Amino acid sequence: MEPVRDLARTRDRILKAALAEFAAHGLAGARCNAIARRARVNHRMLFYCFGSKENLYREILRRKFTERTALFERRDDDLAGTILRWYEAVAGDQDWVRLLEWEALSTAPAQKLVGERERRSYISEALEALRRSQANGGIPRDLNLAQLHLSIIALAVFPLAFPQMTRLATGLSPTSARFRRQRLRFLRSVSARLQMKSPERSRSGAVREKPRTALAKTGSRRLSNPIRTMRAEVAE
Amino acid sequence: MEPVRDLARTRDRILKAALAEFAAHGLAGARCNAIARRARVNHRMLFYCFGSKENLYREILRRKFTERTALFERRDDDLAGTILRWYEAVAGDQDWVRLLEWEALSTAPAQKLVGERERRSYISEALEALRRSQANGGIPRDLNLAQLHLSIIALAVFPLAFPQMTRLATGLSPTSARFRRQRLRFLRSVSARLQMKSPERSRSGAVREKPRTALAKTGSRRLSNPIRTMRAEVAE
DNA sequence: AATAGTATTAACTCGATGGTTAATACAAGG
DNA sequence: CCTTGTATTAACCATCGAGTTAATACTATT
Repeated sequence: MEPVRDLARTRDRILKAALAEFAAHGLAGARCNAIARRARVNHRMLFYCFGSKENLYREILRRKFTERTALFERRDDDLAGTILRWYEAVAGDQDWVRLLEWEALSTAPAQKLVGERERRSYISEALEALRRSQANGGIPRDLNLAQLHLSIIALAVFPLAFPQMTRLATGLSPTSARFRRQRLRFLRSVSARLQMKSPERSRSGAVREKPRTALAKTGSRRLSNPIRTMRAEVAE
Repeated sequence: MEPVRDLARTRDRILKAALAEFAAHGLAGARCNAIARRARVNHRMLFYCFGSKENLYREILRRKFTERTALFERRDDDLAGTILRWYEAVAGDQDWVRLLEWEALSTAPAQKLVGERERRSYISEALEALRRSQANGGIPRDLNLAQLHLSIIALAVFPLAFPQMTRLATGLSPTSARFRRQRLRFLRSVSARLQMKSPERSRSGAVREKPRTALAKTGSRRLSNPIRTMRAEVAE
């Protein structure tokens, strides 16, 4: 028999409900009441457990990001494998895509991201893997790897991040089995081509570029904490 | 001397301020007060001119969409031209990207889009152009054109739609001149490759197979399996 | 210059919402 | 049992924000 009082269970429920609510409506649009109702928990418990709506949001992000990056253990796929793996991973978790998207829209340019450390380290590993692949001839020399990485994610994420565009372009929902099949096939063709050597370029001198220095380190800015303003400064 | 009372001017000011505010915060996050302040206009005038916040929002979208699609007059570029043109168009108007993104996040799957008619007709024209290009041999036969169209937009839009990812991957802001140069060069390489004929593909049915089979085939080195979770989902 | 119509304003309403107070129910230890 | 600490609850509070009321100032028309 379940005990009547069980804080851990309550926390879990809240977290689950909050994930759904925040993915659906973002930080500003989410309603504490809605979360509480969804979790079948008293409204007050949100604040008892997490202090504030924003704290709860951050906790959700933190968890989601670590869960997700754990999925991308270092693995040396070829380019096609990497792209397909990203697509599968993304297509399987729309909440994640939406959280990234809310983040994109409501994060000020200089603001520190939730889980930034881990995310940076994940990316530098991914870039390292691409570099190895490039060294092995699996990726053409003239492709900028950071741009490539960004584009892999773009190809994987975009249809789910912009479902309305997907529907306009293809007539399908990005979550439908039919679309997924189509997309997988397309991504396979694309990656096969990306792996090919470049056709002769007219300007052969243009290829050389300054070697990619590692990611710019953002100084650890420890700004005093006033999270007072709900409305974050955002690109204006 | 400017007249003291000028409704047209007031409307314009409101529209301009509203565009900025809605692009920054979305419909739900935008504040009527903020719009009024930014427009240096009495709060009441929003409702006098547009009836409601949502009406105003719709008006903004309507205008922006028609303005934008006008930019994409029919023009038969080759693939590279199309991609680059999209990128330039997108990189030059971040508000537009953000409006699309807010729309993506807050539109229900079945909901009718603002300006849907024009957008559909634009897309079918774009697809038609791609088809012509494909007929001319400018685009390989095996590429699904709707998927290609979607991917062109993805490659153009993504860095601006997810600036935090861009910053993580490249260390640059997607609006910086440096990034834009890098991106242009990258997109040129990519489109050159997309125009190439496919490498001979083993026709042995791998395409219809489960992804892991196809994946294992593409690599030159030993590969591990992609993530398993293609949850069967009742289609459409 | 009186009138009428309209653009603009100050001041208000009223519901929603994040967060709090304080009471209560429960479980564990003595 | 009784006490003590804590999980849970109901009721409340303050603020914010979209939308309204109604008064006022300006302009054109006669």
